[in-house]
Amino acid sequence: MTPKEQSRNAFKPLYQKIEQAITNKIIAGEWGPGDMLPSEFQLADLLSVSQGTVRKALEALTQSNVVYRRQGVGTFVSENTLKDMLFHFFHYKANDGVDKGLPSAELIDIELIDASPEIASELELTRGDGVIKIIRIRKLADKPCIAEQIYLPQHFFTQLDINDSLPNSLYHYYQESFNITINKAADKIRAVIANESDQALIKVRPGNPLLEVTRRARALDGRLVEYRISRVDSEQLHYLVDLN
Amino acid sequence: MTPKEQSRNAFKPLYQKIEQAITNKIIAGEWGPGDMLPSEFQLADLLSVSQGTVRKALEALTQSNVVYRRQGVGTFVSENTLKDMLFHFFHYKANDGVDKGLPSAELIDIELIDASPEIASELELTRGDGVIKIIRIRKLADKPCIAEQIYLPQHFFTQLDINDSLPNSLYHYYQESFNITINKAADKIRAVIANESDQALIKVRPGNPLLEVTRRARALDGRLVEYRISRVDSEQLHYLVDLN
DNA sequence: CAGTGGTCTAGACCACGCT
DNA sequence: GCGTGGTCTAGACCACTGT
Repeated sequence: MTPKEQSRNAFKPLYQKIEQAITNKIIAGEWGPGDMLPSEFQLADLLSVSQGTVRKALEALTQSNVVYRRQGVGTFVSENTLKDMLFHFFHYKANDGVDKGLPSAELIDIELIDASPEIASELELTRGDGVIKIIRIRKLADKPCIAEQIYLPQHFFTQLDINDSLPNSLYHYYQESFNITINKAADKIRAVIANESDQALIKVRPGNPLLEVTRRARALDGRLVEYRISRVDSEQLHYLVDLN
Repeated sequence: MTPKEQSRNAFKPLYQKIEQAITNKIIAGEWGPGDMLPSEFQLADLLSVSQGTVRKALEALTQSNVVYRRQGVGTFVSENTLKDMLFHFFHYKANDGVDKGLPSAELIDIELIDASPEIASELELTRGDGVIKIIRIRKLADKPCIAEQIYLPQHFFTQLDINDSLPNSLYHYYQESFNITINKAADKIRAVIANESDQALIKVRPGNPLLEVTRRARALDGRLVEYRISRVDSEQLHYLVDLN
């Protein structure tokens, strides 16, 4: 590679470096979830660039949901609030069209296990690494509709007590208790047939069709933090995707 | 509503008006799919605003996939090309992880029908309006994997000849032959059990689980142009969603 | 090398929310 | 009224592409 090609490839706009610098400060905890960032001009002074460049970085961070901005108020580090989670990470809607919000969660089981080959692969761990396995169900108006298996690398959640109860919104809990902010995820959606386990958990008849949604979720810093399998009663809920 | 409140609510940034103005020119056909738009400075002169404002409008139009920009070359009206369609409107992936591209389509039936209550409702038509119904299947390496029912308001496709053959990518065809550019869509995903029709079309055993994806697609100008039901062999394909 | 989009800066002014 | 983000402008310069 010639020097010219190097400099071509090495070019990175200033606003992207600023974006990374701000992200790093958030990851480092300099500004926590919900905290207000310095104003555009203060950040510009702090980082020795113009206000316009800071603005472009903050627009990008708003886009990727790292911060949010309110005119007349300020720029804040995003939180995994319930409202935000519904919008970004919960795309199930009732088939009848009535919005019932986030179904309530009920813990069935939680235990520390050794990663099976499948789980290790999905979480990019080594077989046998410690993994926290959570089984719970979600109910809509007392009727079970989703069975969730959730796998967490034990490494990131060393403080988690197996005997504690869990809140309805885990992502908020990860953030509050473990300083892990879920920021990106990928869902794979398949159709499956309900088995005996599904029957026991969410009272669907074996043979009924279910959506199986497997999710790999990443934290702000890009670390793979959660693997989740949701089995969803298709007679109650569907998965909605907006494309453009 | 007081005058003050009126003026508050009436405020609309200049760049949004510019965005709309450019969109309107594209809808009107002043610039067609693939055409190069005037440069930022030319547009600024044309619309009597600064280059920076034009830039902001074009950035928004890039975001919503109305235009695309290539540094050093120009700004172009987006086309429903195969590559673009795969990226924006085809989110099925092979379960084995191997990317096989867009499965080839095979026409089974095409006819002009009167809208049933369900179809009329989904396409926001009146019961009995003329609707073109297309049935086709998609194959991956000669193996059927998706059965598609497609419903088009006859009104938008008056030139369509029932006896013509159809290309693999309908969206490109809508654009080329009917000046209809698909720009937005919403997919509803459910799990269903294969029936006799599915068995006949895509050779799955009755009782097997399928994904049923119903899509309502809109043109650039916001008109509802297509209602599509895809029944997908879940043993071959899954639906992938990226969240952030 | 000419022409295009992309970056960066500086400054003025507007809209908004809070107090 | 003050401080914040949002809009709009003007201008300089950089990076990329095609001829």
